[in-house]
Amino acid sequence: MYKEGYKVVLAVDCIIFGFDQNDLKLLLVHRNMEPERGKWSLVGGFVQENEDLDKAANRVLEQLTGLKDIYMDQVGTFGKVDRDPAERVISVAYYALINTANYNERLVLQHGANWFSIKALPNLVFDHAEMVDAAIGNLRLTARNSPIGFELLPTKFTLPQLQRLYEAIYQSKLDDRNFRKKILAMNILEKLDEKERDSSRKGAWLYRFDPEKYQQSFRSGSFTGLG
Amino acid sequence: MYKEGYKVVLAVDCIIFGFDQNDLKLLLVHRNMEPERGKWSLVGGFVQENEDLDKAANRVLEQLTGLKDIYMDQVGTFGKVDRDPAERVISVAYYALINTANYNERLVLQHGANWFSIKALPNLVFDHAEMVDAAIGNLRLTARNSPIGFELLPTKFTLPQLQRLYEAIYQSKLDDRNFRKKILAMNILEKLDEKERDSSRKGAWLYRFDPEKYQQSFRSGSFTGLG
DNA sequence: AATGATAATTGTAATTAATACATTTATTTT
DNA sequence: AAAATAAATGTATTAATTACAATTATCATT
Repeated sequence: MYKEGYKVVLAVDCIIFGFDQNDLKLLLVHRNMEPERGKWSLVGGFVQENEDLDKAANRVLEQLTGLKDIYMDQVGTFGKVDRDPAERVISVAYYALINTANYNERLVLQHGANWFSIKALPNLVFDHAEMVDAAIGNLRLTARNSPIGFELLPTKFTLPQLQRLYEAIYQSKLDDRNFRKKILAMNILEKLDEKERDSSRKGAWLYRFDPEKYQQSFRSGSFTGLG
Repeated sequence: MYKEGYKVVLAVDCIIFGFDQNDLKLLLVHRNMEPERGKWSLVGGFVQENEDLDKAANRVLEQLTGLKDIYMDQVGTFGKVDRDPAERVISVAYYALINTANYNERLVLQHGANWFSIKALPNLVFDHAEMVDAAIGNLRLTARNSPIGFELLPTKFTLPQLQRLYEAIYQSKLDDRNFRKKILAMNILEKLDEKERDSSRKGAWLYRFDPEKYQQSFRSGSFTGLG
């Protein structure tokens, strides 16, 4: 046992990204304990004895959405002395990308959770806004260095949808022709023989990610970047 | 006070990079407590009550090297249940870049610390090797997105020295002509009227970073990248 | 004084990637 | 039949990256 080791409460907070139509969204809950009970907050939880950090983040995500085995990335650790006025709590922030079609809506409603566009977030408790900013920064960096979308889009999607996703991540308009040229050149998409007809009269061709090629260019360094 | 909040010991570990001739080096110490006393280890310390995480990392760095106000970047937080066999300890890893000419050698020797080339690191305690790998990854990413060197090189340095630094970071040889073209195009260097004559008969011109221009291109997005 | 050795310095051409930009197409609605 | 809507498409320009080898300044040796 370490004599000098003063002990602290350890928490994880999850930044859960989803994509819906044109907006990158975040899943937020009403904080269910004092202080600041009832205010909007990231979903969080305390790390348990015998629980790895990553496990704790996954548990918190699963308790809220019912989703298991979602890849989560560590964003950073927030440990300012007074970040929580009740007691010293160190929080490790993680982010997840989820497909908004898949989560368990009953569970989410039960927690009083809500989706918010990152363009119009409410005030958040403590330093959660900082965590969100850091996570968005991480997501942009990841999206620049690896293809992204597999986690956020339905299995079948159109090129305009994918473009809207990148535009939502970078909050800027991309050129149609250049976007298509670049994304198709990556060779990670498979064109299907099927059109999506909800969003236009002409209809847009559906694509899906080729899982092998997608994984290959993911974190392989062979990615030039979009956005 | 949080009822569910089981408490843990919180530590910081520092990955201290220095550059010397041709090698990127790491400052390591003999661990001074059980378990694994005497083995090579990153410098670490426990976070104190009323001490911010960043402050703790800075304190640990200062206690070993005498250097104050060095910029440190969070690498990640390591929290596996059994990472430390004695007790559950969560450790936040930070990295620092220092100029090997400036640190307090007496202090360093007093702690039994030593510089090791990243090409030939000894076995490290616990998960410190993982921390080092993550830090090197972060450093490479940073060096790709921002100019680097101000912190690691002496005030006056030659272009071959700067090139050796990038080569040490990426562990790969760079082309002389392309390197010079690119680094000079960044417009962050000022050529001095002085030559360094130790390393060659011809002598190499000395340069220094223009602090304003350096800071400008640092984290400005206007940086194309090297290496 | 001449020669050899050493590392520093320099430029150009070819390739590849990024950007800017406007029209046509398929389809449904009126 | 005409209008409206969003999807799909190509080319030229510019900028960035890569590949590649000869010359220069100086010191040490003969």
